[in-house]
Amino acid sequence: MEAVIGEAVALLDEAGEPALTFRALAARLGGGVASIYWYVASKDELLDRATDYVLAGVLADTERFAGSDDPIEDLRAIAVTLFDAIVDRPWLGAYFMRDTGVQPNGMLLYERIGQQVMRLGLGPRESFHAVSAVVGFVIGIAADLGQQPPQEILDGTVDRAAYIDRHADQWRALDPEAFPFVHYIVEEFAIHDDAEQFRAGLDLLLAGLRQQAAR
Amino acid sequence: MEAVIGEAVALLDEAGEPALTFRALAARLGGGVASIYWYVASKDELLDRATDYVLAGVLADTERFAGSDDPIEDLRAIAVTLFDAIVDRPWLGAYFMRDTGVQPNGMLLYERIGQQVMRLGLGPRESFHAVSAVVGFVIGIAADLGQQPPQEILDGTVDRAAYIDRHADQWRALDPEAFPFVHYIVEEFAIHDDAEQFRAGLDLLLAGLRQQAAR
DNA sequence: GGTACACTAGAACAATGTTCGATACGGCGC
DNA sequence: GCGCCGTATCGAACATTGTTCTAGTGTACC
Repeated sequence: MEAVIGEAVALLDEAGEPALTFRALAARLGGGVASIYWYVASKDELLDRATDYVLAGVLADTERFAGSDDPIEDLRAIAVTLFDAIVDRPWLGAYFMRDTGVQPNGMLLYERIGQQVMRLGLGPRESFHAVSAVVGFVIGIAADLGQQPPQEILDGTVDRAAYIDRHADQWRALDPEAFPFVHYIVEEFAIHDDAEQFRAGLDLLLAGLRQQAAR
Repeated sequence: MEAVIGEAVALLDEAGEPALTFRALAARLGGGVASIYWYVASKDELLDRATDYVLAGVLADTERFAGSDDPIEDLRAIAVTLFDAIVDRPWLGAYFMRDTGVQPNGMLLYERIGQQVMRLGLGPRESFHAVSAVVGFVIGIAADLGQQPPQEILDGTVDRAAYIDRHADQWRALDPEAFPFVHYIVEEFAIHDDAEQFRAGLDLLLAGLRQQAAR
């Protein structure tokens, strides 16, 4: 059982979600296809279990960010940790926080984020909104990242820098009159770092939250 | 051609993404399966075209939010319009902003959001980060919404209120010692409105942005 | 009349998730 | 020893999906 979802995660890590097929997983386990159905009832459950499996690791990594002086600093650290996990495993973004019955570790992570917000002393409604915003933001940026690599990168035939550069060239070819903003930021796009981009956006959100808490 | 993607959008609207199959679409058009392949090369392209098709409508709806006194107010209006469109068509969230070559209207929408940010007078890097944050946030919250309805709602056998209430009951059943935050906000969750939740989070983000622009 | 071209349609193919029935293995009561 | 039941596995089959091949329409133009 442990081996089943462990190998499933390995497959997801190696070649993304489309690579996780029951037959490939069975071949890897050295068994038949139907055997997997003894452990999980459907592919959805398999995905759920795989997601929860790696979420356990994320949860452990966020353990140490709990009781600093500044709740917002803790919030930032937790969010960054979660983001880093999704960068490592892009498929996580798509399946994280889908409320299909049981995902205990997802729930625990949600709670951990919420507890930091609670320390800000806001009301229930504001706290609920704030946590939803932070989680939604992480998922949103991560989802963007999750669906980018279009096979060429996974193959190694084209590295990430060349891929982004080709993309930037398309932007540069747009009409400057019609797309002044795109031209204004295209050189930033060409050299941008995903993690830094994420942190900048998160800082904006957290600045807004801090302002609300100060009131 | 117009009829093909029009009917494809109709199918997506009625029963979500899994309902859009080539055979169902062909039956609806009163033709054969292979005929569709004369217009689009793959299902991915079909999804792209369908997405871009409805994005044209969103783009038109945001036309009027361009030149008010307050750029951030315009930004908010555009983001809310986009969010409303995704609420109406949950499948949009999953396919919006995937950079598969050609999605002209997605690009135009990105540009329109960017032009408002440009008026804040920030540098290229800050502007790029700000737009990415806003777009990522919209996608993130919308993605949450997009994958919720698990068939029961679409069938009409269970309405949305009962569905959320059942979910809230699961939360209420958690251990209050281990999940103080969940219990703190569960009653807000039970009566929450998605649009309001979105707007609250967006306001936090925009407050942070306004603060940065003032510096 | 004929030819090129836009378009359609049926049949087939490969791959996927899923189910069914059969077959082991291993302990437990008699 | 022997039957029996719950755990676990496997091979073969099924339905459905995206996709391709190939043959066939019509229609406009020369």
